[in-house]
Amino acid sequence: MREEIAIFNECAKRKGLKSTSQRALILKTFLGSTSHYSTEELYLKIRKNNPKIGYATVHRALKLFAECGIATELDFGDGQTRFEPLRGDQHHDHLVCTSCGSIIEFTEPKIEELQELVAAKYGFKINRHRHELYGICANCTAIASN
Amino acid sequence: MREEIAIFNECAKRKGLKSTSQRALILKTFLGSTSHYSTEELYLKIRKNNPKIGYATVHRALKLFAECGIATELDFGDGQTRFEPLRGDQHHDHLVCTSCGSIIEFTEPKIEELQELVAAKYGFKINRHRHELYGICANCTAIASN
DNA sequence: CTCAATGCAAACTATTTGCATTCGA
DNA sequence: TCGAATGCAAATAGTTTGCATTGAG
Repeated sequence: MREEIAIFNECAKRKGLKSTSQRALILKTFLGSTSHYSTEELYLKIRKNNPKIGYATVHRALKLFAECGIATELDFGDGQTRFEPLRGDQHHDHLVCTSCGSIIEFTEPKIEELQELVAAKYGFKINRHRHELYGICANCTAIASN
Repeated sequence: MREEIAIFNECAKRKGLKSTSQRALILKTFLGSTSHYSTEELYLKIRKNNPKIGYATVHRALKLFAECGIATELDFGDGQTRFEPLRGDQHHDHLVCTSCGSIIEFTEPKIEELQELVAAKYGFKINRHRHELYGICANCTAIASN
């Protein structure tokens, strides 16, 4: 988290932005969680302790975080854009439980390699990818079988 | 295409739907193309020969096709839901050129297998997945290097 | 004749933007 | 002081829905 803040500050400085208490709070709340927040969700969470903050401010901050490379935009097809902190570590993809909404992150280097092979076959240069597996998580399966 | 029409007719019958010239035209146009249409695009295409057709009719038909299992909804993150004919053959994923918008379909059974392994590791049951590789297609790369 | 389908306009939802005001540097 | 940031409200854009009318069975 410390590192992400540093990266963001550097980026903000480069862009000539000013630091504000609102954005600091949004950044702290965003980084201090493992969640995959939609703007709405993060807005509501922050609002609890800070009722004066505006939705647009949260939205603009999240967009800015993505621009500065400390957040990734996600779209799990539920009509909400989500954001997750992009930590220094390796890329990961997601298992999305369509029953309870929980998210499991996974990495599979072999899949990444195969992707590259597929792309190479078509002379295609990959910039980014989306890979999401939708289904029912272990927890929900257990509950259903009770 | 013949087979998809049969599947759809069977589904429509089951649902107690009536057949109309509009829906027949939408179905024919939709199946008779390899494109990945958004509602808007298909609407505009059909409109050229049939100016009376309404956007909502096209939209409802596409949703219905998806329900009946002859179309898949796609979302390439450009804000438009797209639909592609789901032919009897095997599942495929997509390479999406962010420069020209072209779509290349690919299949890679090994990736599918690895997905299953990943899911199994978490006791997760996959119902469907999304896998899209975004980047620059060979054609655009060639143009850019001129 | 009955009820699904259509076409239009209006409603929705999430996102983005305009602008007057506030506030950091 | 200057200009970025904020908060509100309004604008957008894509999708969905309500409803009067049309038309298939």
